[in-house]
Amino acid sequence: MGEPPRERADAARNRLKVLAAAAKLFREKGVDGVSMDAVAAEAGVGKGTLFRRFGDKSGLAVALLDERERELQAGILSGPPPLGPGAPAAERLAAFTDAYLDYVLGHLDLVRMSETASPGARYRIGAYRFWRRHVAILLAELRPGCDADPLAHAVLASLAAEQVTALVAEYGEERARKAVHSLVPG
Amino acid sequence: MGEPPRERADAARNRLKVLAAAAKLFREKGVDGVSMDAVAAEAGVGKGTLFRRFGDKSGLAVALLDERERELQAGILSGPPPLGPGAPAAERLAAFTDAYLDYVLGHLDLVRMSETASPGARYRIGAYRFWRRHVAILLAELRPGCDADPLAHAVLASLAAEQVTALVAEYGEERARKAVHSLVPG
DNA sequence: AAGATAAATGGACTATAGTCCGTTTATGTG
DNA sequence: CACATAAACGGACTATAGTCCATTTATCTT
Repeated sequence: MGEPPRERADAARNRLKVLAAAAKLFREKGVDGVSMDAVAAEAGVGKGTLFRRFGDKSGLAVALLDERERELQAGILSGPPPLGPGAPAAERLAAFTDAYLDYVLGHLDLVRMSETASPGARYRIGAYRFWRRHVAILLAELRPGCDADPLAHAVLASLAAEQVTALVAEYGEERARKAVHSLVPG
Repeated sequence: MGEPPRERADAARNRLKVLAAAAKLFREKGVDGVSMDAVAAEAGVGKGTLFRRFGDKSGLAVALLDERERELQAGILSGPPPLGPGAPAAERLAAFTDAYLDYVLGHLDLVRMSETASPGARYRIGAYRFWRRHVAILLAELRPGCDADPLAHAVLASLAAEQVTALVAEYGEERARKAVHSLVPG
């Protein structure tokens, strides 16, 4: 196994330029009102560079969400209960549901962009594996003998950004949260 | 309230031409390998006509699914139990889940196209209201006092084509079906 | 420091969804 | 049947995601 090849200086510089430009434009015009061309132009970078760096639109969204995502993951792995380890499975699952809804609702457009830019994008994101694993472990504890992995998948369906957007738009955040909680086993 | 203005003969003719052309192309090249331009060309019709008639790509998919959708709706409204009226709510819900999965899995690409062509398309389709209403009524019976409408919304999330596609691809149809069943209350 | 190498660059190019509007045509009326 | 009207038509046009590759540049080696 060779060394991990270091990232070239210009590449790193351009990544930062793009992230800054995207954050600025999204703040100013809203996530849905900004094209990839506009991001490239604002960053002073060619389109090819933008796509080489982030793969596609959802990749850019994922990069921008990275920090928030890490916070949530850290809270799950080593934060205080009930989100972190130490609480009973049912409580941890409820806490995760709440925390995840906070995350999604706090960046609705970005998360939606990260999940829907290309078909199946949601399930390919690295973090999705993490959420699903976490939920599966709790479900296995909560319902011994159940087929936890696909069940976790199904549970997470109700937390997809597109789904949450529609739910909140139609019933408001209060009822939406309660509905998701009453669906999640526990 | 005036008469419903009759559809012009050329319009009706073109609708049929487009539906036939789309069905043919989808059969030959797969739903994902056919552009709207190709459909218009095969139908011998202008692009404007195609979009005027069906609104967008998901509208075309909905039109093609119409018959199957009606069958399922008819089975729910007046077919034999447990899908139709007469069985206990829990059984009807399970039967609906199965029947809906049959429908989705039987036309996976088309249903996905109908749901994902534009953001939120799924929830705007007329039939979606029907499914949600049906599930909500059963849930209200099954869990008196619950907030049935948003809960039905959340339940249906696990039946979205995109979701089902990923679930089946990763775990196979057998486990996917069981997972959805064990999530749905009852 | 000069040269070799592989990585990064950027913008022209392609593919495709969806819009617009001047022209054509079906249909009801006198 | 001629005519008026409103509906339907179609294809050029726009917007945008994503690809390709000839050129440039950072980094490593000697």
